[in-house]
Amino acid sequence: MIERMSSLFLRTLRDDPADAEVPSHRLLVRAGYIRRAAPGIYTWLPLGLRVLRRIEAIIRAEMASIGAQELSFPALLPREPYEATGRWTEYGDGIFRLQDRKGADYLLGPTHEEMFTLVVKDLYSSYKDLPLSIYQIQTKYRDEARPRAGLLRGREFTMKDSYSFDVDDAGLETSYQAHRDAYVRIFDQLGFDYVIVSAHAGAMGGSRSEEFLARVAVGEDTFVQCTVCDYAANVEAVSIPAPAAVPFDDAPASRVVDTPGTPTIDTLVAHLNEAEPRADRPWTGGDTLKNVLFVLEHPDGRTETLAIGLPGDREVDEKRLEAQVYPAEFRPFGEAEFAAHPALAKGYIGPGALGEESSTGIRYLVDPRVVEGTRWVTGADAPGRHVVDLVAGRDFTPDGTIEAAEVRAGDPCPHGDGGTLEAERGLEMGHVFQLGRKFAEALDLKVLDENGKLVTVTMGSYGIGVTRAVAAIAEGTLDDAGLCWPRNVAPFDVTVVAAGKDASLFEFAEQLSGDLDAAGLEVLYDDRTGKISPGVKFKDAELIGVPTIVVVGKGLADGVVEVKDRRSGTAEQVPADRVLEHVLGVVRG
RNA sequence: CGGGGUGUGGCGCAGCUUGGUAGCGCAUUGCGUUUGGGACGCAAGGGCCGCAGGUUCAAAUCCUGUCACCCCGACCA
Repeated sequence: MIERMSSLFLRTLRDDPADAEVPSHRLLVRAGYIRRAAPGIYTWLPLGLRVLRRIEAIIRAEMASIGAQELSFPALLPREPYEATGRWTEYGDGIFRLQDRKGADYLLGPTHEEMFTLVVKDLYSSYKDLPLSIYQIQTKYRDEARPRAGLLRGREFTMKDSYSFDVDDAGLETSYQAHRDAYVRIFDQLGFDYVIVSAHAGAMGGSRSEEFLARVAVGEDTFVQCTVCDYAANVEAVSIPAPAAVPFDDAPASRVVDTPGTPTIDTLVAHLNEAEPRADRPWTGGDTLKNVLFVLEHPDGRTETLAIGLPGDREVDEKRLEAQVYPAEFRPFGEAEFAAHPALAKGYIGPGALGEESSTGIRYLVDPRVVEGTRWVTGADAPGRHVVDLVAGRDFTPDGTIEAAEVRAGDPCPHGDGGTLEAERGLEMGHVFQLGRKFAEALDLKVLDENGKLVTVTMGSYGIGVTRAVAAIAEGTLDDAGLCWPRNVAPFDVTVVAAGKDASLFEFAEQLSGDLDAAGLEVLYDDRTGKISPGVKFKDAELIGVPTIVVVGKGLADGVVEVKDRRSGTAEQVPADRVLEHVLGVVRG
């Protein structure tokens, strides 16, 4: 169809909106794709909606190709199903809640696992009905603590979420692979740079889990990639292989040394090299065992102190810790807590005061590198004193291990192939994971198997952030002149610009637009007349970012029009009588 | 949650120190001149200055509260 600029519901802005920091956000507002309605909540204008609909169409086609069926749940949901799985409480401030006139609780759905599970329970009860994959493209609501970057993290957003239902693990694996393959095809078509990484699955009780991350600088996730093999993982999911235990029969006995004024790792290392120099090499932060305390707040309101022991040259990565302790939340151990635990000497905490068997009873988990037989310098639980040659497994025994230490570029690849890890920023665009039986168990979704026995169904969960995809694609493709859409998602196939005042230009442009439309293209025709100078039209066409721009202007007198490629900026002078054919060729590749 | 900054027509901003008829640029409307890289002139419409209290003869401006947005921090022993 043809959309005319003279009547399209659009106003482009010359200046950047003051509240937008991220480039894609600025340009989507400036080019008239979206408007802010409330914090983290956006209105979709015609141009934006076109892009959104095209992305949805690509997703729908690929979902159909794997036999997934579309349905749609309400966004306004009753409390009961979320109560049954504990998430009414677990979500805390993260969801929008409301009440009807009778005082009954409702929520705006942040995600729909419960509803999918229940609808299958409602309709199906036999293994013969499985496998099944169903999905929806739905508006989700999450009351984010800090919405940011326009569409990248909103409080209202569109998500495609699918679920697979299988009677056994082999079936789940097949469903998972089918979705994963479909996602590869979808993200290839959406035309941005992405990487598939291993993700943290433990939180939802599942097993296999992978994320599709767009490689963009404004991404909120950090992932690592191996320099030699194909290993790639979200830092939250990197699992450090525990080194083999070290024999410690010959290790010297531990001893306490005075280390006055050494409350930090740096001051401690400096002191050791001065007062207790090693024969083989200088002391480093990696020789020390630092013990960091956190307060965990469980969803049921219970609090617990957790101590984490890790090599002194590493910090605790909050995102990794968050993933490990989920659904509990954590906060730093504060002055008030120190005051309540006089046995803990701030800056000099050692394993002696930690562990469930110790006087404090504080649960003590260590980094996997702290294996049996390793020797450490660590706090002696008294100000100005440390212990040297404290051997793990001999002098102290932690309650377990935890993957919370930061992962650094240059760390060895967990696959042990000699490669090292390099870090990059990414934005989560899609997530596939094997949910398993968590929701089916909580909501009692069972079917009869071929032997007439009830079995719990196993599920997979597969999401794509649709509105986020609009922003991520924009972010990954824009340039100095504006948006620059890949052909598959652009709001139009071609922009026809009538640049000039001569009536014959408009007649030709009108005719060309009609012919392109008749050939099945989506055409944006800049038919504005009057005080609009050609420069304004060129700037707008570039800002809006349709991939092909046809300029019908002064060249028409010589029988040529200009066909420009938005991305490369290259322009070709094409004879007027061959423009239709030429543009069709360009658009259809 | 803490710190900083900012809220004034659709968008970008000035005015606030020192209270006294609300301004500029872009956008919009009309007329005229212009027409290949965000033209020009003249005229016009549009804002209870985030919101709520207070001080005052008088508040965009001073005071208190509140809400929102942006940025930074969320810190390690």
